[in-house]
Amino acid sequence: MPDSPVPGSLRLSTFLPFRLSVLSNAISQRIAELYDREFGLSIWQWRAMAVTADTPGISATEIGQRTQMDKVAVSRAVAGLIEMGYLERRPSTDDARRSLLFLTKAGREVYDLIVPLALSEEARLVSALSEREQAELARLMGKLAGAASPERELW
Amino acid sequence: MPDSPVPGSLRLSTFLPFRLSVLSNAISQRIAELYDREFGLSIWQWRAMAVTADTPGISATEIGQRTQMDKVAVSRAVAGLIEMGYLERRPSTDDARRSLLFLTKAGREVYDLIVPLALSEEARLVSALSEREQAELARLMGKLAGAASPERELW
DNA sequence: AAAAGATGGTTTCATATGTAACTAATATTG
DNA sequence: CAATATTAGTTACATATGAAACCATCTTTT
Repeated sequence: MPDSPVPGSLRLSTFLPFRLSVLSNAISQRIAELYDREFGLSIWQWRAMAVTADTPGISATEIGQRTQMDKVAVSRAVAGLIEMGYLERRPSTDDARRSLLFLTKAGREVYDLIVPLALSEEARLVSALSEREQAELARLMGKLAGAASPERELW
Repeated sequence: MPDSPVPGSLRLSTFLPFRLSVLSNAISQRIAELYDREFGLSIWQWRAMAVTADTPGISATEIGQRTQMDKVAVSRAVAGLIEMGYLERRPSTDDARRSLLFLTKAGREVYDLIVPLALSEEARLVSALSEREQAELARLMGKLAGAASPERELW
């Protein structure tokens, strides 16, 4: 049990924000390879695609809320996806500022290819934990999220 | 227990990589305010400072290993800290490529101010969890880190 | 001990990202 | 129903970040 060599100091390797950040980055990195290398999608594009697949006709603002992306990031991700032919934008009939977003056929095909890859990589990761541990982790993360962002719901 | 409205899709809000990323960002954000707003330090600078406080005479490469920063980020963080007068660089006697890094008096003073703030914010966060839960979370994160990066040790 | 390779660290350049300003449309107020 | 404020989304600009090239030194090979 190694103590800090210098008194009054903070050991980064046991500091929760640091550990979380490193862990999260390591995992995101791995998953990102799946859709970046194979399909040229950024993490933001992947997230926008995922919520659009989940909720066809979603608006850009809603995408932002669901993914915790700011509106500029959403705008750029959506623009990229449209350019790649994966997303289609249709004007909203009841609000001309808004547009409704849908996956194109090509987009749906790509999405359908990515999902099993992403899920199996996730499964591979959490397979280091038992069922009980997985549930426990999810629960603890939820509590932590509540403490970290009492204002807005994180998910 | 709401299922996906669309079959064959992946619900982002229950996808571990996404949840971890959002949680980690929310927490880092909060902590970053402590040293950014008050002392003008970036997260990279804060991390470099922390490991230098922990291990005086550390080299830039070692900082990179301990903080998971790439060498460019380390170089920039260190340069910034030196410019602010918080870090001092001394040439290594046995290897002229390397330099040894130390906190200056001013750097130590800032560090000593930040540590209790950071620790108390961490404490505030994890106070949402019981002692047992905190230990469990740390343990689960460790297992996950092993699965995510078997190659290099994360901490 | 010269040549080739590896290592520590910085600089350059191209891209990503965030903030603020902006446009267009809708909602609210007097 | 005009004036004002708000909202949806994009654009512009300034800064952050990462990959690769680079320089200096050290290590290894022959």
